[in-house]
Amino acid sequence: MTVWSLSFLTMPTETFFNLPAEKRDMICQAAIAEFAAHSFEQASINRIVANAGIAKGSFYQYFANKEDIFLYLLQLSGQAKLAYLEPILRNSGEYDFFALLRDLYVSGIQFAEKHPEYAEIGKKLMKSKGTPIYAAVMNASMPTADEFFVLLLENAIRRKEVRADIDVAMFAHLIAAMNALVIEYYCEHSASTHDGTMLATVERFIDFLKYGLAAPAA
Amino acid sequence: MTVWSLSFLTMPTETFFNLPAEKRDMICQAAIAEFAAHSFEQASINRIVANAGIAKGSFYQYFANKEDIFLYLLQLSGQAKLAYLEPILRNSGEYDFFALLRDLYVSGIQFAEKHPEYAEIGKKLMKSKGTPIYAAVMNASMPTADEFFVLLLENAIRRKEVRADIDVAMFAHLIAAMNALVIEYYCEHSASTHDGTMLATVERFIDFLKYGLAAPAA
DNA sequence: ATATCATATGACTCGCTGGTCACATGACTG
DNA sequence: CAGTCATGTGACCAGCGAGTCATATGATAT
Repeated sequence: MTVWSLSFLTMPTETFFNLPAEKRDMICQAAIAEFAAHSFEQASINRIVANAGIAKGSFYQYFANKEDIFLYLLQLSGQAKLAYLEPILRNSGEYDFFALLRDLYVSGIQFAEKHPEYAEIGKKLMKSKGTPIYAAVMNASMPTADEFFVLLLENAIRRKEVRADIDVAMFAHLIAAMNALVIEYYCEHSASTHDGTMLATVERFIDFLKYGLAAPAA
Repeated sequence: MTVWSLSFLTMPTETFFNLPAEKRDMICQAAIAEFAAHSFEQASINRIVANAGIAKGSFYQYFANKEDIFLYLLQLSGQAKLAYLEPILRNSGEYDFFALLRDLYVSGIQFAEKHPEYAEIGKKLMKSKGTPIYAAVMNASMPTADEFFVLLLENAIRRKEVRADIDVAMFAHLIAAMNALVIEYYCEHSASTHDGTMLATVERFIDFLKYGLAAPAA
């Protein structure tokens, strides 16, 4: 659910952008596949250049180092994700909290289905809290999903859509994390499925968030 | 919340158990610290032997390889955790679902506070789904927390404590994952705290699981 | 004194890593 | 033709990893 800002603290070189689009794509595709398959530390520049079909020296004419290309890919990913979220965010005033949440979840799943590699990279990043690269990413002024949900929750409490006695920071964290969990679960347990099933899954999940697990009094 | 079984598919050598307990402890402590600080792949046998004050060759007289010592530590961790969970599990028939859940969460937090290194190793392992070591661990017949919560949920539904229209597998997964999230959140956001606060945090969280986030009708 | 045995050791192999650099290629200029 | 500039290249470097092995130590038994 994180929405990356377009920070330009690090960037590919001019040389990279002078490249024919075809070649640039080969490099990006190879790098995306590599970072989707391996953590930042485990990812190998050697494999990226091999799969991209370029020389290692060339790679270092395009990117300063491994971190540079990784942050660039996160930027691309953020832009792609923003395209999915933008319509919802634009009209966010019109929704009640749970409806908004539902649409955010649905968009999140759609994004993950359309861009599984980006989703995988994001997932791996979220799991790497505490590593140097995670700190570097946060340093690059990437706003967190937690912060976003804090705002949403505070708003919902003000509108009396959500009970006021919750620990907002903790539930923002939980909601953000559950977003990832639900997407992951959904993607793993329904390879062949149509949107109807997906919407139903999300609806039932949102219903749980709203009313809980307890059986209604008989 | 996972309860490790005591599988003996791999084990330290007899030589290891002939060692004076003091030396064995040094090695385990060094290894625990290493695997708590780094993922399985990133963890370094060189650092372990350096911190344990033994020669590398000696290490390989005690353990077959990196995986061997890792699985052994998971076994130790599982035994330690079982000690916390056993009293609850023994009387599990007497609780209602949400009370049982609460006690499981509390015990989980207490375990994490008493054995932060073990908790960290478990956390890192759960985050490494998809890697070879994760597969190896699952192969070593470690029962998952998911499976455990499936049983609990099915039971609770039969007793009409939990609504029957949920996707049991998915919520088992969510509850297991949220367990880890809540423990992590609690440990990070309350360095100086007494049990009263902790119990209150868990109670409010269980209350959310029970009744949801929606504000009660005014 | 000698043989046997469990244990201890660290230099070594081999493979892979991120990153560098001297040089090659080829297009465009005067 | 030579000069210049952007781009391409892969051998190379230093470092670190897991795992091996010939050798050393020292205790016990004979």
